[in-house]
Amino acid sequence: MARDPKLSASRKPEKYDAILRAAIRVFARNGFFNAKVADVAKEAGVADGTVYLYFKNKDHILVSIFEETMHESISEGREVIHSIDDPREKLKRIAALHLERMGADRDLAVVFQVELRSSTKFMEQFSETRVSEYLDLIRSVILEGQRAGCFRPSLDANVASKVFFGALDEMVTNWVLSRKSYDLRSTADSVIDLYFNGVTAA
Amino acid sequence: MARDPKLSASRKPEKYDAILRAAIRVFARNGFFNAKVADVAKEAGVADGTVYLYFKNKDHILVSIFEETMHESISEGREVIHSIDDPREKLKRIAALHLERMGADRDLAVVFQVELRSSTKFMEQFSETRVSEYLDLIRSVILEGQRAGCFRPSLDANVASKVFFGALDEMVTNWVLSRKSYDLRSTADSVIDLYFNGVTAA
Amino acid sequence: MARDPKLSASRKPEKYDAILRAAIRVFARNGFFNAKVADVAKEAGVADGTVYLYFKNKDHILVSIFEETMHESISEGREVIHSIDDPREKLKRIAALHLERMGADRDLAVVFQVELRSSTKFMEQFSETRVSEYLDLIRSVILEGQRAGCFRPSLDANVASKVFFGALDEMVTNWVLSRKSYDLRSTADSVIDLYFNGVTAA
Amino acid sequence: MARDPKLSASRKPEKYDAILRAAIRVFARNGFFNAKVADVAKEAGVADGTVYLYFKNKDHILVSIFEETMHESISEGREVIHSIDDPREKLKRIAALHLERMGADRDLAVVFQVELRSSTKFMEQFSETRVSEYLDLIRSVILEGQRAGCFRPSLDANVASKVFFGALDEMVTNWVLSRKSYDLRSTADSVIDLYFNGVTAA
DNA sequence: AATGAATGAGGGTTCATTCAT
DNA sequence: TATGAATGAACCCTCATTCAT
Repeated sequence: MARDPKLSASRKPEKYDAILRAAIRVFARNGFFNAKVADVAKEAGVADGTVYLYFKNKDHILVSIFEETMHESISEGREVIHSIDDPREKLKRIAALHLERMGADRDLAVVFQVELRSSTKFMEQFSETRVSEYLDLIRSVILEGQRAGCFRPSLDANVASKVFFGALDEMVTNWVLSRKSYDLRSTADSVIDLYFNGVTAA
Repeated sequence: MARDPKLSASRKPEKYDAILRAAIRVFARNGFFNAKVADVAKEAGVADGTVYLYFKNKDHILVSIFEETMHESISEGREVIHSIDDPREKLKRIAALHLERMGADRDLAVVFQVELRSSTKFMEQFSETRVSEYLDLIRSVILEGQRAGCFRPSLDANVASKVFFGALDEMVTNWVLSRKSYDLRSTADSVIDLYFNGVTAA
Repeated sequence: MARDPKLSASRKPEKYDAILRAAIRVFARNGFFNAKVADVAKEAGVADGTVYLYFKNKDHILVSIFEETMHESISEGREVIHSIDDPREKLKRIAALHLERMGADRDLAVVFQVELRSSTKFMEQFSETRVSEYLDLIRSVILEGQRAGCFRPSLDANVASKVFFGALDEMVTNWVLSRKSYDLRSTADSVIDLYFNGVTAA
Repeated sequence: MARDPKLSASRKPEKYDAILRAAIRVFARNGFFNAKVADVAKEAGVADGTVYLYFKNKDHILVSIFEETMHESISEGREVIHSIDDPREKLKRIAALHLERMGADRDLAVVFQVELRSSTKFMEQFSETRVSEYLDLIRSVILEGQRAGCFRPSLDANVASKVFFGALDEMVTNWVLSRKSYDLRSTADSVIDLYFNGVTAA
């Protein structure tokens, strides 16, 4: 039914999106705990009460931002895995997508790198599900690369996936918090080079 | 022996430490924003008002946890740099210390990995100062290694230091949020191996 | 009839008045500093938070009581000046109105004579504006009387207006603090006689 | 024993006076309710706890300021009454003393005109005792003047004493709250002229 | 007498959430 | 669906007072 599932975050009504986008801006600006639901409503151009027609409560807005974005990220990641053969290219593409996505929307990046880490309550909830999925996706590529002989078989794939994710994550966090303005995407090559070849000189 | 308790030991009065340690436990348990100052006071065994004799306000407790710990970390890091020659060994030691410190106190780790990221307000403040110092310390080792010929000179030392920190940081975050209980320190070798040699097979 | 309650009657919403009247009672009973906003809310039959929909803070409630009442007093005073010719009759009427207004609402009188004097912060603010207006009004009548030849031209009109106001003010304060119950209005004639003719025997 | 009882508010220990004088300054500066006992202690150069060795509580400091000053005022008033014959001169002298006393110590004047009016609780307590004594003293002079034939017998002596006090009181209050700096004492003549002869032209 | 660290009750204010319209 | 006035629970912080030294 939905014409194009990739574009239909809009199986959701128009105001759902408006509130979600407003929340990203407001949370990025004030921080989740300091942001008021009323601020989000005003930014979205709806009444306070309307927010509760689309979201169970304030927490749920944050969760939804996470879910929607991770849903896209993981979908894109899966596409990469299926459309590319070389495991090294897969990792390159995942890194590029990751940094592009965040680099394209600083507010979203702020919410992801800062606000979503706001409490163990959120974090545990997230790690359990979407983040694990994302890490699993990366690990599967590494394992595949090990089987294919292009990644060292001695590596702990579990650690390797976390290091990969941690490297990307730190790049984004630093970019978000940096006062300097630079292009996040263009750091992908350095990260990949380092990840592939290590720091050790030949 | 110590006439003035304020100057003894950690130079801070006994209750200052008690409140700080209590806060680490409480913030780890409930999250910073959900924790009540009254909870911290009760956990420390002092009256609510006493907290304000040692800390300007609730925020300042969190900041102090960060400052005190980073102060130690950076001091230790500096010692490492001066007491060891080989840049590779320096990084190994820094990684080990980092993971040991956090691995030894899960509550502290929770506060560092989760609560301290609670808002851009905190984060920006922190990145500007202590975190930058820590990253600078790592970068100086990498630059030293490049000059010494043991690290690839083509690497962007800036990116390399972030990737190193990001890898460690992600290891800690994962450990903190994991339901499984494992030894954080013992993951150091894998991280270092990966960081040094990359994922690429020979 | 009135479609918009905000524009009807006193132009202020119904609850604004309810809270203001409740505050007069509560402040008179407990004193401004000892009164709790919660007491005012309960007396007004609204929730605590509702008070803050109509008043910026506790101080502002007190200020509003003052402003609303002085607004009326000065308006009435101006009417008197325009509707009466004889300066002596004007002063008589002003005195009568002053004592009637306060004599008709002991709680309001208590707030005016006692609570509003609570701090230089309030007082300075008030003197600067409304009280000065009121004193100016009185002085203008005295000056007019001097020009008309019915008041002694040698008098300092400035002092004379303060003495007039001081006399009325003291009558009200004494009435408010007195344990005896008597009619405040009926003291107006004595005050006026004294003010007009002095104490000196012919 | 006390060498000179007039000067020995110092039958009281030295620190009693120091705290009282400090309190006058602090209450004048911050207002009674906003002033902290700790501020008073610091201004007096004693420890917080020491205040409670000399005063039962914070309220009692304010009461003591009032009592000490009124004690002097009434004593002086009594002396005037006994040392002067002419009732008109007596009133003149009382007015002069009143305005001189307050005009000589603006902080004291602030406390008297503003802070002491802070609550019905205080006011009722005061009116019952010292203020009534002071008003009685004035009334006795007026009655005496009426008997002596120099004041109009038709006047209500009760009202006349309040008007006299109110006139003086308002002069002081206005002086205290005025931004302009002028000599309070020198207004006494105008007030007395007005009080004696009224505003009515001959 | 003097200290000042410690206490803990108390209250102004905020804001997520509800519900009558 | 949409509104936004009303709610009231929750909490940080202050500061008068105490008491061990």
